[in-house]
Amino acid sequence: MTAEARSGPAPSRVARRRDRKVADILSAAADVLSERGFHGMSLDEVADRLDLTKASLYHYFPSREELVSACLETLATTANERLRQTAGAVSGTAAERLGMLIRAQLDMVVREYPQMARLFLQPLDWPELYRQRSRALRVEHDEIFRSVVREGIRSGEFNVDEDVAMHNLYGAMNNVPVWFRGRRKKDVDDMAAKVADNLLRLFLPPASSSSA
Amino acid sequence: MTAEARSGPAPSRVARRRDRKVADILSAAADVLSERGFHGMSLDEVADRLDLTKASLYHYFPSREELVSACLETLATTANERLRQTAGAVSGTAAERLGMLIRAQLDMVVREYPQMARLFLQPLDWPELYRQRSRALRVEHDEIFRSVVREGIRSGEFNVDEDVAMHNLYGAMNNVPVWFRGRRKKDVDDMAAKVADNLLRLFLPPASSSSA
Amino acid sequence: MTAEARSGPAPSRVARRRDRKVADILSAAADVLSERGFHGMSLDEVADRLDLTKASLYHYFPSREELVSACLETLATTANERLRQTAGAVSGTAAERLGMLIRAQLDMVVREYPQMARLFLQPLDWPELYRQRSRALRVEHDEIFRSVVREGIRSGEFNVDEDVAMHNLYGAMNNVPVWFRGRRKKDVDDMAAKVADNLLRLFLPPASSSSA
Amino acid sequence: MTAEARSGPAPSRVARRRDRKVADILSAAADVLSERGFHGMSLDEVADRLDLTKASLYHYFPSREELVSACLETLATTANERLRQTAGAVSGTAAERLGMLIRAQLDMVVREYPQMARLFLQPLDWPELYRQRSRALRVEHDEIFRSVVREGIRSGEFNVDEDVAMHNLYGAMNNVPVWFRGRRKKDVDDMAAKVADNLLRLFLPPASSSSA
DNA sequence: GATGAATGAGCCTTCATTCAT
DNA sequence: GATGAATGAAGGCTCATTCAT
Repeated sequence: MTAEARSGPAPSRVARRRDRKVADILSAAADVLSERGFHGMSLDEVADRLDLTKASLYHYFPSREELVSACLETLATTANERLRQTAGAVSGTAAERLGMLIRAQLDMVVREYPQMARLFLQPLDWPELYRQRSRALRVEHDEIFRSVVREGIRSGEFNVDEDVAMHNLYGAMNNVPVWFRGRRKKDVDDMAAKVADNLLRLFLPPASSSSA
Repeated sequence: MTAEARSGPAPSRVARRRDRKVADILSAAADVLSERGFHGMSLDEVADRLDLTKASLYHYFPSREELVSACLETLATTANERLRQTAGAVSGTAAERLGMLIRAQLDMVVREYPQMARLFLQPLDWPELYRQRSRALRVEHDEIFRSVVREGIRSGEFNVDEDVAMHNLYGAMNNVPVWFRGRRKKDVDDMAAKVADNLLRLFLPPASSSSA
Repeated sequence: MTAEARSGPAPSRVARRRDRKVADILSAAADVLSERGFHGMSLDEVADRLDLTKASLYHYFPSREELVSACLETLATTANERLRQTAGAVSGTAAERLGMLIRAQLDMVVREYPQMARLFLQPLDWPELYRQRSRALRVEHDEIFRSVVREGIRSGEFNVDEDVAMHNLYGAMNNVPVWFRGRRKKDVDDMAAKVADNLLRLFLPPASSSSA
Repeated sequence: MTAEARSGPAPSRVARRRDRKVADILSAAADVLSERGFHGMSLDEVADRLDLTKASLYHYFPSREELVSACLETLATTANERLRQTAGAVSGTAAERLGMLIRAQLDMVVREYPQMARLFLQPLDWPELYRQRSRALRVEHDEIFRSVVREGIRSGEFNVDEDVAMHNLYGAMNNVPVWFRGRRKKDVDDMAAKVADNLLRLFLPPASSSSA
């Protein structure tokens, strides 16, 4: 992210080494972040997992704050990339495509990056600084979903207040890791599919509406 | 030991004072808890807001842990009472009654007790101890909603996997205060109504199901 | 100690009441002192055992320090009284009389006031203030023993450096409660007799002296 | 992890530095421990004497508890080593050899390690945990003395109940630093010799026993 | 005389951060 | 580039002491 951005000659061996180390650190930090939460992540634990000293982390990140922020960015990038792949790979009705996105997001959030949900939930207890950054990062993610939703609305397939439904979708989707915690992997897949199906209803008009 | 043994009508002036103070502390603690989160809540800050010293809190609660637990219990009790009132006061279709409950919950969560949402969201990074307690406290709350949902399912009005829909409902509902943060009160009411309507869809069969 | 010292008319009922309370407090404090040691004694625990509040203790003693000092004085008075009774009641050789005193002291120290030993040991870790007081209090106690010892020396029955033997005697005697801790009462009596006999040797010339 | 794995001859400069610091800390802690006692020893005071911050101590010891334990172990090791040297170096009657041991112990306790006495006195008010440890550590020390004593008993030179005499010996011996506190060095040597001689009497049969 | 309330000072512990080597 | 050392600030908790009622 730093060295690659340079426009100069081929990145020196030392620069590549540094980038690899940065990636390692980010990965370890993301792990700790997932397991212990924002407030539970200590530099000591991150360093321990890398067989490094806490002090050494400061060669790569000027502060804990920057490390966490970089983690968020990495997670967001990963998520958005995967989602964009998903979005690009499918065709069909808006509902079908939205369903795929939801399932992809659940997959990530449940199986690989339970901490990722925090990024999208804007946790109330994070310092304002991080909330701002994560809000910014979320916009892109949001847009992937919203473009499908808007399409569905335009085509008449969906019938909703976009903001309202999107918020409900996000709230439910990102709470899933809490719900699933500790379940067996098999169950998780079944459940995730059911959850996704149910969430689609937020966008579809109900058969008999008592509150349309 | 003496006052508490009395049959009730005369809780000595001192006891009333103490109760009021306990309530004040719980309120302040709940505020801090909701603003800073579990790990961010320090006894110093709670005490500061009450013009007290940290040490003074220990006259009312034997430990930080007990204080937090008492907050959870108080909030849960408040919420369950209000919901039960709501549930008892309405008649109509299951959808109508569920709608009322959702609106009641949103009302509380958005207007009066934004802290309350935390109780139902079980943040991933709280110590297991508290997650257990809050899970236990939530059961009662959950049951009020579920009884209406089950009724709707039995009557054929609703058509869902109860667990799946309930979880989605909770996730979305309790994320609302995050979403609404900083909005004007007028908007909030409108929004809440729309959110409630949209959430009802989770339980109603969609007009045309494009997902098997 | 305060009221009784007054030269005025019969101590009013209120004064007697106060004295009784002071005695109760001293007794409770001495108990805690024995069980928890000087540093482990807290006003809270003393008050608890009396069904009082910590604050109430301050009606009778101006500070923790004064309470502890009063305890020491009480213990010393008790010990000295008992020893003087013993000393007055016996006749016989110096060795016989010293043996009685030792047994009396062991009896007190082991059975009734394990904390009393601290008074005579001048614990290294007590604040200087208390060490001075306890040293003063010990003089009287010491003198009871020494008068018998000096007599034995004068009569030729004993053959020792008074200071040296006295110190060794005190050190050994007051360490007994540590040694006996947790033993059964029966054993304690047997042991105490043996200990006393052995300690007498400090004063008697050895049969074959390789170091006289 | 790296340096410790080496076979010994080259404990990197940094390791040596650390060891020296650990030794310094242990020394300072032992001092404070002996002056203020277990409960009176604060990490702040230990740190102060080393021109360190309390927090820095945690680089070397994970907790106050471990620091105290390490002190006990260090003192015990030192004492036992010295005594074993003494025991190995002397010949002669049991009384002569026991006399040497007593003098050696007094020498250490009075001149170099006044803290050491605490290790052997097992103060009543230390938490059970430490009393257990120090009791265990004392066993070895005890055994050095007892082997000589048992030999003297076997050969008929001594005539005592081993346990009783040993306890009296320990009580008297370890109380010496309290007694000597503040005396001039010259006097101390004379005194110590007299104390040792007197203590030997505990093991020798008295010339005329007036106590059955 | 008794007590609940409040507090300041002190303790142990954790942690992000700095710096010399 | 890496690390051990050191630290300041903060957090939870205890306790002797004061004071108004």
